[in-house]
Amino acid sequence: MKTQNIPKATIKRLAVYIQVLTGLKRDGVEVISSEKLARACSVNPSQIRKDLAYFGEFGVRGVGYYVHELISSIKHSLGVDRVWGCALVGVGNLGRALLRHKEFALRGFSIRAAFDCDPYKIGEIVSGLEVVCTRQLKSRVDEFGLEIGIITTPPERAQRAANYLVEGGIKGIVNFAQARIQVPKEITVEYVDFTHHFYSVAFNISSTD
Amino acid sequence: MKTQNIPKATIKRLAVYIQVLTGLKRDGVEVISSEKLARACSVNPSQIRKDLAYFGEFGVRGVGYYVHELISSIKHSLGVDRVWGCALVGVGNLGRALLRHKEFALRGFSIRAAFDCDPYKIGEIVSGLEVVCTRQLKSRVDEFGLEIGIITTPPERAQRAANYLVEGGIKGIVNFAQARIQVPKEITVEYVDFTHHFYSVAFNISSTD
DNA sequence: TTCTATATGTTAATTTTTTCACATAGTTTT
DNA sequence: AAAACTATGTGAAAAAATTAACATATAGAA
Repeated sequence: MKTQNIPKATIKRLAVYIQVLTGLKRDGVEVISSEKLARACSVNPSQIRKDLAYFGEFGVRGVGYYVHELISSIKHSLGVDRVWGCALVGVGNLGRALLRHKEFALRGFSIRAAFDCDPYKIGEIVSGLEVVCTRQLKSRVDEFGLEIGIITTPPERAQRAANYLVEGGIKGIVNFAQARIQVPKEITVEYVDFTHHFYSVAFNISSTD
Repeated sequence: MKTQNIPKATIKRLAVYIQVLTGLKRDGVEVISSEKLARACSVNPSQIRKDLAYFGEFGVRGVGYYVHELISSIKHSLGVDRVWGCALVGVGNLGRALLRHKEFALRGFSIRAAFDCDPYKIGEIVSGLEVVCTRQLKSRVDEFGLEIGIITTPPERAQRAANYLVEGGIKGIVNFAQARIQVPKEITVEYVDFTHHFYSVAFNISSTD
């Protein structure tokens, strides 16, 4: 599995493939061609074959792809065929929602610790997890097997949260806060911002009148 | 301002620029060069100038961009300098979180109606809004000025929600459900899926060992 | 008023990504 | 066992996006 710089867009599409394939599996479909899968994902068939080719050969020529097998293969390729321990920093509205969101655990991302610097929140139990002071983060990384950090603080606290996570030795961050953060380049950061999807829709509606 | 097919990536970056510029404004910065803004956004300076060039000339040569003015210009270009009326379908965990999320209204996306087909949820008040039967959707679109639909149903109900929204005459959809949907091509759909960001981080961590 | 410094807007070059086209391999039929 | 059929995997072509380079416009100094 060579990291011959795989496009970011490929990773995003692989997530879509998993989503659609999971739906197909639910409906009892066992085998699917790249053409049919492509139609369901609104992409080009070659695109799918090329995306998969980065990781290996998963299909059977003349037949197609075995749905269950392909899901496993993609998950394995992405490194999501195991459970990842996550730490959440910032127990506000959004943080609470994510803590309660069952989907993450289902997809292999287990939030095992929740941190906040607000004394009023520390000690509170949210979705079965005790909120702990952010300063304790470093000492809990190994104990709880925390690998990925989730930032859900207000924008002005995002950088501090990131600093704690980096010092704690965490390798990757998913940042929901409305602010960019600076981290050493060996740390992976993904920014989540739903508003951009709304902007995109608003822009498209506006310009098609 | 011709829609000479503007890259999707540009729209996404414009949202980032707004985010960063808003932070700069908060810090009292009045003027900024494309180079400094680029560094703050982790992009190339030419990229910023090119992205902006799709919509007009917003800078002053030899000086840079006036922060406040640029924010307004970008928002106007995207069509988000006004309030958009939104309808939410699916009052589950995620739906509730979005209804309570203040950020949307702040950014000009006002959720004015919440729909669900579950009799137990109909009539319930969430964040000041009464949950209404999805069948009533069509009749409320004009009355409440609903323009954008938000789908937060379980995957198997997403298509039905989409159908109701399309029949109701809604032009754009932001789909948080874990399923693709089929809609007429003149309807804009944006898919929101945080898990793909987690996958991306997991993949990057996995492959850099 | 002219000259210098600076940072934009834009064209050209480069790089990346997507799509096309087809040879290859596996299944089924005759 | 061979032929026909189908759909993958892949190298080449096309399209798109990013980056670099530079001419142009503005502000401020001499």
